[in-house]
Amino acid sequence: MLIEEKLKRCLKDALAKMNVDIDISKIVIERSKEKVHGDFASNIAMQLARELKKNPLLIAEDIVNNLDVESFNKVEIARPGFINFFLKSEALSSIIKTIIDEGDNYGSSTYGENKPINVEFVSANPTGDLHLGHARGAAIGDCICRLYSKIGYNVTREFYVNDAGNQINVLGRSIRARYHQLFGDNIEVPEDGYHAPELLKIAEIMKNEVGDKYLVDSEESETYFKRRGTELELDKLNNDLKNFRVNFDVFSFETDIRAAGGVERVLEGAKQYIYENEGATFLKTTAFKDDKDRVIIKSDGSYTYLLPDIAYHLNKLDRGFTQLVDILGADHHGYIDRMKSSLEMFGYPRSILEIELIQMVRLFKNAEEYKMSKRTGNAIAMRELCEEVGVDAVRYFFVNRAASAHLDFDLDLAKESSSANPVYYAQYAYARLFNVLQNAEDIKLNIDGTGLEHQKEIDLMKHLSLYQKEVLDAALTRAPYKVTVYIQKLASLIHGFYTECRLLDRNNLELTSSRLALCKASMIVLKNALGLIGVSAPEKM
RNA sequence: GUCCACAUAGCUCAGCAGGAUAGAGCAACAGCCUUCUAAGCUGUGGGUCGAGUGUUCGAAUCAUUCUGUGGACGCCA
Repeated sequence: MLIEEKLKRCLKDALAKMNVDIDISKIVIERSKEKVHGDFASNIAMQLARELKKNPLLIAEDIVNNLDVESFNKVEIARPGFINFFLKSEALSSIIKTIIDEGDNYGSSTYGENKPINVEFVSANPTGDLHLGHARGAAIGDCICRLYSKIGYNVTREFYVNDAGNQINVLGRSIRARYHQLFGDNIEVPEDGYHAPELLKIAEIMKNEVGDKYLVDSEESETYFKRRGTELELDKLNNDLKNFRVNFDVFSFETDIRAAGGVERVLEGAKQYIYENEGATFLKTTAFKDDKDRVIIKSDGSYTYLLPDIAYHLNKLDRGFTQLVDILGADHHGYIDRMKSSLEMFGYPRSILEIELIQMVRLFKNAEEYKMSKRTGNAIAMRELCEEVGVDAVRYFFVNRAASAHLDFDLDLAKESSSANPVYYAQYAYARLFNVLQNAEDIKLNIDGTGLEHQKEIDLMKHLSLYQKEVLDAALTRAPYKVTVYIQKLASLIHGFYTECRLLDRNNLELTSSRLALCKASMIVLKNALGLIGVSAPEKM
């Protein structure tokens, strides 16, 4: 149990003795920011001051007199009514044993009770390379998944393929042209088509697979170019994503949703909210919370994207997920209310779907914005960026800011090998400790951490003990950047510990064995935290 | 025009179920390697938390007005 929880119970018990009944969730325990304020603090006395009509200092005194806590060697009252708790050093150093015992599992919790949660992200159209926005969505989405898993949810990573829209028709026509070109036919890629030379490779694969079979235009050949083209494009996206350490569990296809009658089901189920106007079919999303009703069937009879999208979300819910999360680009802002409102029509609470919007990424090189790739002349692709600076750096930088904040990605910094580069800084901390433990393989670790009294050691142990709470917080707020904040602080404490405390001293094996244990524990947590954002912990640098 | 988000150190950003003297990294400046990786450490300076008003014991945090920036407002995805 977290120490905070223990403290809350102690406070509740103390208040009960004073005939004050309080809901335990109302008791707030904070980590003190200042050392003079101890390790933990509660403002409970000030909260109760009004209700009890009594000076908070007197209330605090009463509470302390009735308090029965272990693990602390001092409890102080400070104006205007804080109660400060000072942790015993044994209570602190016990964290080393906990971490080493739990190993890779340290930081996990069962908060999610194995409930199934679905996170949909990337969902790029299979018509070209993944660009920077997709890459950031992939990094953040994947980290959110890793976080949810860590706190005990059963997570499904899902990619939705819009393979029924017009862009697939365009893709089919573009590939058809490339395919014909391979046979010497002088057919140009349509003006509005996809001109990327990669399509030539796809056409070559097709030529190898089917020969000249589809040179004659027919419904069959059109379908082939579209279907097989989508598959091959998707393979390419998936390979890039795997290389980026993002692995999807499920790919859902719009065509499948439609074929299974998803659209009809929406039209039937939401019948009472559907009306016709000027030849188009509208969905009355304003009945819930949207600023205008939305067209779902255009006057030419085709669907807007919203209709199959609703069907798709219902499909996800049919599969038993108790929570859906969508990771979308910030330009989908208007999407939130209409989709949530649509799901409400089917009896679901708005909160069943949470939508995270990912803000734009801008690349900078030599302090100037860097838009186009010199090599391809197109917008920079995720693959290219990974080749340039490495997957570790890309993933780290992409989650290093709140998703809702614009991200300026400094290419020079990402490649720099210095403390200015947060990725190297953190990885270097790991490599340094690894090196020490390797030099001390023959020394037995003292996992009780006896004798660790140096300020650097204490600060480090305190931070290690915060890990589980930080992971839970980062997961529940879907904020991977909080993990990078934790990592930077941890790395900084490790470097300080390394510099000021001689870790391997064969003339003082007693202290050394405790310090090495702290090394080991720090490495476990650092590797674990880096793992949460999909960044490696190298043993040598 | 309507709606939403944002505004904190020179730069990039944390902090915002109200709490103690507003933080971090970078940049700047000054120091630290005969010993485990200096890809490191230590120290210094740097702020009207965009502006005003309100709520309260207490406001960067909540409410409200204003200013500025970005985004969303299609029978687009």
